[in-house]
Amino acid sequence: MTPTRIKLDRGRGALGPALELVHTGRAPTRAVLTTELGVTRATAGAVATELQALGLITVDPRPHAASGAQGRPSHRLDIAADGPVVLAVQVHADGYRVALVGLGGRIVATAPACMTVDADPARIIGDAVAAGAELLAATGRRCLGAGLAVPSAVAEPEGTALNPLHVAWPAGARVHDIFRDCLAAAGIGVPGRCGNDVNLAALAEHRHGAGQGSQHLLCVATGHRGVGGALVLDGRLHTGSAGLALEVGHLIVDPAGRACHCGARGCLDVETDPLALLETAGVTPDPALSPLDQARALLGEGHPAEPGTRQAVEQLVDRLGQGLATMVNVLNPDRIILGGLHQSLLAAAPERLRSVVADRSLWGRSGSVPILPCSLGHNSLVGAAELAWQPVLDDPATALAVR
Amino acid sequence: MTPTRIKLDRGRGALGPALELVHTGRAPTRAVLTTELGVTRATAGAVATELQALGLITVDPRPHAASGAQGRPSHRLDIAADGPVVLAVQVHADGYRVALVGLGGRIVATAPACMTVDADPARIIGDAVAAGAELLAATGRRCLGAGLAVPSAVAEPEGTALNPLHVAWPAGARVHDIFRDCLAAAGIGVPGRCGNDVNLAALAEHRHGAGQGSQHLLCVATGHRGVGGALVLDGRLHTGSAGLALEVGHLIVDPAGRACHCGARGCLDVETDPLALLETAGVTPDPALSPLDQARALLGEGHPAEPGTRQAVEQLVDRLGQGLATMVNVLNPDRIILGGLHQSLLAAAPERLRSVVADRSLWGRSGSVPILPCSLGHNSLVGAAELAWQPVLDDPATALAVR
DNA sequence: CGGATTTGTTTCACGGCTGCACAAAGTGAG
DNA sequence: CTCACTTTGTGCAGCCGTGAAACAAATCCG
Repeated sequence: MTPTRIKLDRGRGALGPALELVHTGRAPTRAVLTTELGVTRATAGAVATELQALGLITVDPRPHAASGAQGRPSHRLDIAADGPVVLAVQVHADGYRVALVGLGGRIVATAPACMTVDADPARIIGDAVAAGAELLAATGRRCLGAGLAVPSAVAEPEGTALNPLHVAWPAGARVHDIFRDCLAAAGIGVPGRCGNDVNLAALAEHRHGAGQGSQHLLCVATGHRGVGGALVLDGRLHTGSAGLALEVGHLIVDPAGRACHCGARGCLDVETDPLALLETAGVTPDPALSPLDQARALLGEGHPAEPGTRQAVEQLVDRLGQGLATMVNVLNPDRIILGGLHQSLLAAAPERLRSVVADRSLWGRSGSVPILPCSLGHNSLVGAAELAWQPVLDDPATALAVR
Repeated sequence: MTPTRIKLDRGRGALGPALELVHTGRAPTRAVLTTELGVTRATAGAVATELQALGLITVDPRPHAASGAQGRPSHRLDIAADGPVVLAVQVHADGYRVALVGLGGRIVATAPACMTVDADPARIIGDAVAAGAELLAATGRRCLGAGLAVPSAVAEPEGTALNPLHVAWPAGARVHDIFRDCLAAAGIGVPGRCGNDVNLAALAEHRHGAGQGSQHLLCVATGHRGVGGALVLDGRLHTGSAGLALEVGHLIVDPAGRACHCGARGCLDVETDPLALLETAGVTPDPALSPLDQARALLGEGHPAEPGTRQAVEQLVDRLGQGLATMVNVLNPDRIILGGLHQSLLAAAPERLRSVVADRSLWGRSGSVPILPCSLGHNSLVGAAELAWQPVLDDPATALAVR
C-alpha cells in the first residue's frame, strides 16, 4: 500500500567499486566500505543491500568477534557462499587446468588436472571447456563468465596467440574465437575472454596476492622456456595498444651472452630461463622432464651447496637483476613480483638480486623497489577468472540482469 | 517572475570532459560536442552555456561558413579570446622561456627569451616568474595556474630535480618548492606544478600536435646531452610511481659501444645524442656552441652529402632504432614521436629507421608503429601550460570559483 | 515556397546521492 | 548495574545532473 515501493535502487553508480572492494578483501565491514567508497553511510547501506539482493554478498549483522573497538560494531560483509562463479581455464606446457572460481578468487571446484598436449588448440580448449561444463552441472552453480589463460602473447582485439610455442600450437591461433565456439558448443552461454598467463597471474596477484595495494605492479616470470612480463596499473592490466606490451624477453642483459633466435646476444630470455640455469651449471637437460622442474631441483632447498651450481645461480641472478633494473628505469614500478624460476632465484639469493637492481637502476630510490615472490598457488588460473569477473565488477546490476 | 531562475547549473559532471574537447580542438561545434560527450543535446547545451558563463569559451550562433551539410548549422564553440591564461616557464640549457598560454595551447604573450644560466635554481626560476608577473600585469589577464618544465627527471611527490646537469643545478634541487615560493614572492597567487621537459613536450604533442588521438603515445627526444622519454596513456602522462618512468637513456643498444658513466656500454644516451653524432662523424665539438645545433648543422637540409657524415647518421639511426624497438616491446605504443636530434635523424633516414624498428621488435605488427616528428614549436613550454591547466580541465567550476 | 533535415530549447521526470535526525549496539567509568 | 560516550545503521527530505520528448529554429533542396 506504500506509494513508493521499489525505491531501493539507489547506489547503482557505486555498485561496481563496492563489489570490487569486497572482492579484493578491502571491505570486510560496512563501515570500512563507507570510508573506502567515500560516500555516506546511507549510500553504502543501499549499495550493500543491493549487492546482497543480487546474491553476490551476504551482510551479517553480527560482528566478526570482539572487535575491541568502541562504538556499535559494524555489519560484516562476506562473499555469498553459494553465489555465482566463473569458469577459469589455464593451458600450459604439460596440459590444462579447469576450475570454477567465485568472488574473492576462491576456487570453488576443480577438475582433475589433465596432462595432455595437442597441436590443435580447438581440441585442448574443447576438452577443457567440456570438463568445465561437467563441473557446472555437478555443482549447479550459476556461471557468469569464462576466462582462458594461454602461455603466449595474445594480440588484441582479435584474440590470436602469437607465439604458443610451449603448447605446439600454430602461431596466430585464434584462441578467442575457439574459446567462444567451445563455450557455445558446451552449452555455456557466457562470453569468454583470453589472456596471456603471466598477465593474468599478475592480475591475480594484484587482487588477491602479493601485489595488493600496489599502484604500479611489475610481474616477471619464467615458464618452461622464455620470460614473460606484466604490468598492472591502478588495478588494471596494461597490455599496450595491441596486447603486446611487456615483451621483456629480449631486453639485452649481457652484451657478451648467448646468441638468441631474435638475432641479438644476451637476451633476458636465453640468459635467465630454466634451460639457461641448467646449461650454466653444466647439467644436460633431460628432454623428458620439464626444464623448470629440473632447474628447481638443482636449486634444492634454499642455497645450493655445489659450487658450480652456486656460481650459475649468481650469474643468472646478476642477469635477471640487470633486466629488472632496465624495466625499473622504463616503468618505475612500486613493487616487483617474481614467478617461476625467477621466484626461486630470488629465494636463493635475495640480497644479491636486490643490490644488483639497485646498482643498475638510475635512481637509488626507484631501484629500492620491493621485490617479492608470487604468493598464490594457481595465479594464472585465478587471473583467468578475474578476466571473466571484470564485467561483473564494472557493472554488477547489468551483468547479473542479462539472463 | 519565473519561479525557478537559476536552474542553469546543470551539467557539472560533464563540464570537465567538455572543456577538454574544446581545449584539444575536438569539439568545434555544439553538435560535435554532443556526440563526443555521448549526452543529449539538452545536456550539451547546458554545459556549453555554463562554460561560456565561466568565461572560458564563446558560443557563436553563426556557422563557421557555408558548411555544405544539410540541416540547421550548429553553433561554433571557440576558446574565449580574452579568457584566463596560465603562466608557463621552461628552463633549458641556455636559459629560460616564459609565456602566458591560453586554452587550446595558444601562446598569448611571450617574454623575451633569456639566455642566462645560474647554478642557483632559485635565481633562474625567480627571474622567470618575475618576467611572468610583468606579462600578467601588462596584459591584465587572469591567471589560473603555473607550470614549470625543467631538463631533469622530477621525483614525485616531492618535486625534486634529480639530474639537472644541463643547467648546472645541484642534484635534488627542490624545484617544486622553489617555484611555489617564487610565485608567492611575485604576488601570483596560484599553485605551481613542475615536470620534466620531455614529459611535458609529449603531453603538449598529444593534446595539440602530432600525438592527437593516440591512446599509447611514446615520445623520445634528445636535449643537448642525453635522451629523454615520455609516455602518454589515455591522455594522461605516465610518470611511474615516483615520477621516474621512461628513463630510457640507459637502454643498451650496442653491446660493443661506448662506455657510459652508468657503468654499462652502448647506452642509448651515449650512442644517439648530439655529441655521439659529432664524435662518430669525426667532428670536434666546439664547447662554446650547443651540441644540438652543431649536430643539426652537420645534418644540413635533408640528406648530408659527405660520406663520413652519412655513415655516422646511419649508425646513429641503427642505434636509435634498436632502442625504440626495445621500448616497443615493453610498452607497445600506437605511435612514436621523436624530438631534438632524433627528429632530425628521422628526417634524414626515415625508411631506415622504420625498418630497423620493425626488424628489431618482436611482432611485425607492433613494430610497424607510426614514427612521426614533433609538430609544435615550443612543446615543452606548452606542456608546462598543460600541467597548469589540468585542474581546470578536471573541474572547471571549482577551479574558477576559488578566487 | 514548402518539405526534409539537423540542431537548439524548453519542460518534465527520475535516479543517485548528500545531509540530517534519530535509533541501535557496543565500550567503559562510576 | 547504570549512564554517558562512541560508532554504526536507517528513514526522510531535498538537490543536482541527466535523459526523454515535444517543440521551435535554421538551413538545404527541389
